[in-house]
Amino acid sequence: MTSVAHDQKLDSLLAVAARVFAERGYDSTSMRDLARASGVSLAGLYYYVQSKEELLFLIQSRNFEAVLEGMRDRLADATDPLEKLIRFIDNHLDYFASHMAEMKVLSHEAGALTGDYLTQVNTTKREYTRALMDILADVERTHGPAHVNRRVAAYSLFGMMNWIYNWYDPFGDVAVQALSQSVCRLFLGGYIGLPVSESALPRTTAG
Amino acid sequence: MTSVAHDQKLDSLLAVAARVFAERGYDSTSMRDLARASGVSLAGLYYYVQSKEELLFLIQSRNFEAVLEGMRDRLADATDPLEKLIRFIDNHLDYFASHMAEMKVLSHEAGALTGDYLTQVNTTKREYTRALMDILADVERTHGPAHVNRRVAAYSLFGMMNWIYNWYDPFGDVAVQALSQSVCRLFLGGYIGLPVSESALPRTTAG
DNA sequence: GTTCACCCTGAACGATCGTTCGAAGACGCC
DNA sequence: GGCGTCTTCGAACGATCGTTCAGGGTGAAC
Repeated sequence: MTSVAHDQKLDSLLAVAARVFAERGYDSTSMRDLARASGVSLAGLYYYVQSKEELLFLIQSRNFEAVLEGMRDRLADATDPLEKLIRFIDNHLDYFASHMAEMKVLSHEAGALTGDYLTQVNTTKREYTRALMDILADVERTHGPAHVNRRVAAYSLFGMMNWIYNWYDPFGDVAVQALSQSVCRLFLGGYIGLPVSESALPRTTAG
Repeated sequence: MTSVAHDQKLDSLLAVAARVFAERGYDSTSMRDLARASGVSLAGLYYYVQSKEELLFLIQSRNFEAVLEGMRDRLADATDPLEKLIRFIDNHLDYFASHMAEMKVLSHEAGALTGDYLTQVNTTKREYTRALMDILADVERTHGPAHVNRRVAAYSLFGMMNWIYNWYDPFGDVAVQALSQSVCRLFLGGYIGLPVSESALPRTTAG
């Protein structure tokens, strides 16, 4: 049925597709481009995938689920709402920086999916957004009233974090930890007027 | 040569194109789609425009120039660096909210241009980014050291502001002024730890 | 040695793409 | 009426798109 070799080949196809989609954009990437980039014949792609849109869907859903799962793991043993928020941001940027191509495709080609594909990804998106909103509500309970509307704050934070595919270079002179610290400081300082101390900021998370 | 009627027709074509590009995306919008949406024949479009890419270029460059010009106007009589920054944000969001389709095309289809078109828009983009960086440098001089790296802060602010095409509804329950105030509070609170007082925040700018 | 499921391919399908071309209305000016 | 310029159009061009299909290897199972 689903052999290991088959799954591995599909994974590598998804990796190639994510890279090309990120470079050229989903719509202007042809299946022939992907065939060339992956070394598989044009028809051979359709042995592993039903359609071009399924390729996009698999990239988006798998990586989004990974972000969601990573968040749940990191939040599992967090008690302080503020720490939860910091870990939420840290998880998001960590995954983003180590999967730039995939996350660019997830952020930038959100509107390219249709039908059930779109519905399913949107469900995950709603769940993820809800998780952040709940954390923000907790933060407000324990650290006084927020300075801005919660929904505006949530989407502003997503904007800060998801925009990085437009400028951030994970191999440049700003390390991921520094980026994460900066975003935490920026957001927390404005949201609840809290100067974030060094100790509270996220650090390198091994593994 | 360039009659008024001609220019007006081109303007309306650009408005239609911006709307459709924002809805369906540049790449998956066909010239036939634009012909249908504008009531002009397919061949008729090419009387006003040399190519599909020129349509995208005109939308991006004209609106970007408008944002740039609006910023220069609003900054002309500002002395305090903090006030400059607030006006910069206010101008950006004001224009964004009143030209959502055009600005979505500008933000989202930035990578769709090529050659000289791309070079020209990128020149404007660099100028605009430089303006913000200069303001931030001024703010740091007059309001103490920043809490985060200036370049990271600048792009985070652009992220907050440009991401709004993904969620913001200008006709919803969050007015543009409220949005602008929120972004100012969020950014300034985190950037220099300054709680922004009501009086310092932007208000409705008539005209 | 035959069978069979799995993996992959060249060639083609119909559809749609951006763009062009020659010509025909519209309209003021002589 | 005739002329020239500005607008607009139907029809077609070659290219490229996503997808399909019939078939050829391959290697383990019997």
